[in-house]
Amino acid sequence: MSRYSAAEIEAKWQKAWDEAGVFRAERSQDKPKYYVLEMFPYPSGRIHMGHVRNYTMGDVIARHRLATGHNVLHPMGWDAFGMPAENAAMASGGHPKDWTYGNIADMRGQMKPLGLSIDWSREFATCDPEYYGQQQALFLDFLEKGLVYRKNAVVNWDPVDMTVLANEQVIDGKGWRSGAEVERRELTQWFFRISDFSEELLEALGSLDNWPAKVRLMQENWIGKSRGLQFSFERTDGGEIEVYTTRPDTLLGASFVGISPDHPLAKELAEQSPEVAAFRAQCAKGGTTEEALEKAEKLGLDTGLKVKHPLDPSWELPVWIANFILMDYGTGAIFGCPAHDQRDLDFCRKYDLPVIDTFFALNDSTPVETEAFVPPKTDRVKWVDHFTGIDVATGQEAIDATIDYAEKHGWGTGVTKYRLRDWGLSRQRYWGCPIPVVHCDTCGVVPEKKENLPVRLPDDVSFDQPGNPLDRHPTWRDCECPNCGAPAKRETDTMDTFVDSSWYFARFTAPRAETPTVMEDATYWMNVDQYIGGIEHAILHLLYSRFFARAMHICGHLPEKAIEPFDALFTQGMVTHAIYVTRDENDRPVYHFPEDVEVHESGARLGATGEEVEIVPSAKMSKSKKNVVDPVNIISAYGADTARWFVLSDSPPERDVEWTAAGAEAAFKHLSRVCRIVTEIAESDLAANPGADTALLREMHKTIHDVTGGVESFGFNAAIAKLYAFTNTLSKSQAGAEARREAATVLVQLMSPMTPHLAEELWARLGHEGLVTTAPWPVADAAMLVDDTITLPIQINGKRRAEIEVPKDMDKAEVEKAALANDAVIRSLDGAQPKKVIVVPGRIVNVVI
RNA sequence: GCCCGCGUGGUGGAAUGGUAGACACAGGGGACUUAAAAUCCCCAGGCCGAGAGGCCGUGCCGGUUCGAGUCCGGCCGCGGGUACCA
Repeated sequence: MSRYSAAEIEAKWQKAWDEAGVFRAERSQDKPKYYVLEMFPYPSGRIHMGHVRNYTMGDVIARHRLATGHNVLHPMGWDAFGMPAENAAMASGGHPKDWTYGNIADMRGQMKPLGLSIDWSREFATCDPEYYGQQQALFLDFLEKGLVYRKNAVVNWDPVDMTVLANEQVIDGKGWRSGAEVERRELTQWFFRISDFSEELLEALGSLDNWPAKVRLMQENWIGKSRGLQFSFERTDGGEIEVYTTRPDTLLGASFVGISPDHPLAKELAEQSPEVAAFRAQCAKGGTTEEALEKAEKLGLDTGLKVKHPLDPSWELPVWIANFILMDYGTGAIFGCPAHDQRDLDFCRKYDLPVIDTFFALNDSTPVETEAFVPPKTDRVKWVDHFTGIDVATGQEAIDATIDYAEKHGWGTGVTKYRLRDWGLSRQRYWGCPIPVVHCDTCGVVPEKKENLPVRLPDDVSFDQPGNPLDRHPTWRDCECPNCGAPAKRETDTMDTFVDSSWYFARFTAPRAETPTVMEDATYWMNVDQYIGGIEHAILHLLYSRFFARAMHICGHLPEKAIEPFDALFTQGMVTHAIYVTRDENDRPVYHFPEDVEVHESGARLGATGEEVEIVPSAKMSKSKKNVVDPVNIISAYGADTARWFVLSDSPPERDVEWTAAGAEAAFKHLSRVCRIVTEIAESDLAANPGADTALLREMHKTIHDVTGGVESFGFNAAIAKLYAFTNTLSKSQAGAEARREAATVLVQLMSPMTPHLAEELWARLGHEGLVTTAPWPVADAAMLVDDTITLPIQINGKRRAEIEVPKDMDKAEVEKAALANDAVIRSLDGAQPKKVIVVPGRIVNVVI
């Protein structure tokens, strides 16, 4: 019986694992613990290839650790709050809760057949009251420790729908439903004091050795530490304007002072001047994203005010309001230095302000026209300056000298600032964790009592009109003030869903506890030894989680060692796919699933209507763009092992892949072949042709070495290539039955993290006891990894001309002699005398002529 | 705009600074078969050459090095993030 029947095999072994309880994680001092976690999914409705890729990778790691004797925790849950559930409710009238739990059931049903080594007993969804109630408890603890506060913040406001919009709901500056031009508006919001941890979060990046360098760099830039000069310009009419600059060395090039439209001075001026008020309103148009703000056309308005230059009080600069100055960074005011800042230059050219070049590059001094010269901090530049005495300096020396000068003369201070802003967590939406506070007319904002948690979301809500249904619920807001007992109103804002995902990894260590965590469990299981997820989470999710771990430690919910919760991080590339778009009558995009589109050489059309479809090349799979591919077809056609093998073999895990199913069938054929070869070996008569075979066993040990290394370093595709090669060797080998049986056993073991069901089946057919899942991982014999002779390529001037076979430990002089004696080398040299011969032992010979 | 990546045959990709293209997919040829499926064997970066062999070749331009896909500088293209998508 060598037929490969995936469906039968997979059901059989999943049942066996289940019955043996091999994936149930319990604290134990017998073995080292290992916590492997993949970023949990948003329950969008169907799993897609990105999920299969992510969870298969994590599963390979988990199963390999199981086989190397670890006590493995490998849990799964659902990041279940969020906007799509409300959108679905608006679109089709259901309830976000039903939609979400329905999706979870569907996706769990699609994931289980993959045979993942997950401890399903720990599963939870963040929208479970048992979870979000504990999150509310955390919020109250944070509040008590001063880690949360309220202040005003800007949101996208849709003036037609009278509702706050997410950035995603603002398309080209317009509301996605109303089409109205979006305005920026201030609301009072809750904030986490993450910026208090800027230095610590930056500093600790240095200790995250097992994180990708690119992620650490992105976080470093995001935190954005800078040292600069803070000082005030004195206004000629009294008062002052405080500015912050990282390039005080360009101060002599100042040609204006700019303030943000949201600067208190701009607001003050707007009260008297209709012109300023109108300008502020103009600047308030469009979305709040940094991208939108940066790319917006530069707009400015001269306030008519003047300020004195700090280095020369007779020098007056005009004060402009400019839309590209952000109130959130620095002081909300800058001095404009057009010669040395491109944005300032564009602004000054537009409004005809002077351009003063204060630098000349030492070797090259073209005057600034339309391209600003940004003085490099490291290059030496001539600095035209009359007051600090610096003539030629590096940019950094000039910066430091200017700060010193300002401090000495008492008009400015060197200040360290961070770009990182506090984390606004308030959302004016229903489907999120309610913020557990109460607004009382006499007591103000009062935290809810812990014994009243969870503050549950009401079920009776409707989505037939825009806005937050909690706001218009007839009774939900009504409550007693926890402080004075008088009638009061609940907060109707809910929490950002990033809060939910900032501590779920800790909750998995004690998922049913009556407190957010249990110290004993957290101390045993934390940290996450290997965290795996998409590179798109490189900044926000990972930074927020790092902050949360610190905050939870401060509140006694995590041990100190867990303040960096993820020991090792692997960021997988995304699975991408083309997006298919048509336009509605208002020219707004309508997205289509790949299966609804027929793609021809001449273009693409909708299958149903024949309407022409625009193809947007490739982007990460996302439900909202409908460019998702359902793996269920592959699983039902070929089985889970084929799907797993294929996603692992197809591409390096860190790289993005454009999804294509070509090759899935080949993966199935290969697994069938392995099944056939191993079964034949299992059924062969051991006595008929016993005996070992060194060549096969050498190959086997090399394969153990390479595959183990590949699995441990996320080189899955290369590991699989080795397994292909080893399978070819095994199938052709004329070795004795004993050696073939040993090789087949090792092949099965090495494949088991990737194709666990087939591996179990073949393990059993080979007559081994127990489960391959828990059998000890094979160990390579170092003595078998080295060959007696090696092939050395010989280069002449860096071009390969020949190769020679030499004993592995032949010394350099001998190798050189052998190389120069080679016929092909002699021919290539054509009588020329080598100037130098470079012998890299075991690697290469290069003859230089 | 800004920050971070990525770019290698027809395709997915391999390659501690050391033989570029492992291992596959698609393709071509062959064996087996009445035929097909399945399986097995062989070929295969481009150009020139009968062959031996030669030249070119890892997005583009330049640099470091005995030697560069790999390191450095500058471009181009694509992707991710850009604080309310998750």
